[in-house]
Order: sequence, then C-alpha cells, then structure tokens
Amino acid sequence: MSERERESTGFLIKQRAFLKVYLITEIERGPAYGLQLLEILQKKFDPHGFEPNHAEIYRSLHELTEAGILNVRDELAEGAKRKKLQVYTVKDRDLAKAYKELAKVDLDRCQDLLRKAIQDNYS
Amino acid sequence: MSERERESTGFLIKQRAFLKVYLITEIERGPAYGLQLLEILQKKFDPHGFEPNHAEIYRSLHELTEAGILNVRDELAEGAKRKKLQVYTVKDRDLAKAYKELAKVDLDRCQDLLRKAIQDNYS
DNA sequence: GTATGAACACACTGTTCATAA
DNA sequence: TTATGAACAGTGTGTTCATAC
Repeated sequence: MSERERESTGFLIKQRAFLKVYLITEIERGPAYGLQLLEILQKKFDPHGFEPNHAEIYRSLHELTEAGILNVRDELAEGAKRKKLQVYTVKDRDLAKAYKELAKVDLDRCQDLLRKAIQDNYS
Repeated sequence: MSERERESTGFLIKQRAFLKVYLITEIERGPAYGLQLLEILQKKFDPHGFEPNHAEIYRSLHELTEAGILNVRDELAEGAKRKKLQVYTVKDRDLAKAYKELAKVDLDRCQDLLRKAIQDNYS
C-alpha cells in the first residue's frame, strides 16, 4: 500500500508535507522562487526552533510541480539581479485546495495525539 | 553538537522520545514488560492512527535503562506462563521526572508549531 | 556573492530473522 | 505460540558538492 493511499501517515506528519502546505499558501499570495520562500519560512519558524533547509524546500517545490499543483517559469534579469530564477505559481487551485485539505486531516490528527500525550503524561 | 545538548530537535518530536514518555508513565504505575507495554500503547493510540511496533518499544526500553532511568529484572515462571520476562521498573524517579519535563518542552513546542500551521494556512 | 539542483551521508524507524521457553 | 533482541532494509532529511550567474 502506497503512502498516498493510506489515510494516516503513521506517527506525526512529515516535514515535507508540512512545508508543502506552507509553500502552497505562500505562492497563492503571489509568485515566488525557492530561496525567497526559504527565507520567508525560516523567519516564520525561527521563534519555534525549526529551521528548514534549502534542499527540503526545493524537493517540496519539485514534487508539487510534478503533482500538477504548481507551475514553474524561468524569469530572467529581474531588477538589479541578472539571474534566471525559477518562479513558481499555482497551476491548479482545486488541486492545491485538495492537497491542503488532506494535509489538514493529518495536522488535526497530530494535534490530537500531542494533546493526548500531554494529558496522559502530565496530569 | 549532539542531539542531547540541543534544546530543539528540529522539526517535530521523534517517535522514540514520544514513546519513552509514555513508557515511563506506564512503568511508574507498576512493573511491566515489553510486549505488555506494546499492547497497552497500541490500544491507546489505535483511535489516532498510530501503531508503534515492538522493535521501537524494545529500543526505547533499552535506552531508558542505559540512561539509568529504568531497571530490568528477569522474572521467571509467573502464573501460568513459564517464560523469563524482562520486567521493567523505575530506577530513578528524579531522572524519570527530568526526562519527562525535558520532553514536555518539546511537546509544547510541537503543539505551538501545529497550532500555528493550522492558523497560518486554514483561516 | 545568490540561486538551483543533485549527490551523498546519516538518522530514524519498519520488517524480517534468530533464539529461547 | 509468546517474548526478546538483533539484523537488515527503506525512507526522510541534513550536508555537501557542482553548476550557473
């Protein structure tokens, strides 16, 4: 049975899935590229002792693109920077929403599990 | 820098640490052996889509013993069963408490992270 | 230096195998 | 069969390397 078919992923949600949710949300706000997204997320999670790395962000973006949720385009010579950036946009809003809703189920399950653990062991 | 020295473990708490907290709590209630604890925990987590396996339980017990938190003794011919069980008890209540308190910090951090994710992406 | 991506290496965990009673 | 433990294998993620600008 594949990971995708299972309803539960086992213990807690995987970092990859967690990041994908955030990436979709960010890119829904507007086009963005890899390192830019990395910085945004690092700042977001900095107070929570979590610092994602660039490889994990790129892998997530690649998979979301592979899944038909995101689009990539080459963007050249933007402003003072003469790089070719890989700029991501949402390709399919419905797929994006579906992915997030599926992840929500797992996020809720994780919350329950943690709440239970705190209740069971610290009361 | 070793895992033990870091205050944060990165993303979410590891299954091993999570299980150790439960194992300590269970054994604080009374002596128990491996498979017995496995069954107890499997029943506990069954409604939450998480099913720990025996190897992970044994590894956790071994590490807690190694850490001086638990004690093991051989128990022979108990009741109708003629096995030699590895029965665990709490060796050092203070160490046990300290371990749990440390884990609590991480559990709280995980709760925050999940709460934040749900708020950031589903509002 | 920034940006992307692949390659490599390792930690964690699940599955299987071995042994004993 | 139940119980324990080790060995093995796979998956996910962090670090490093390669390439381009």
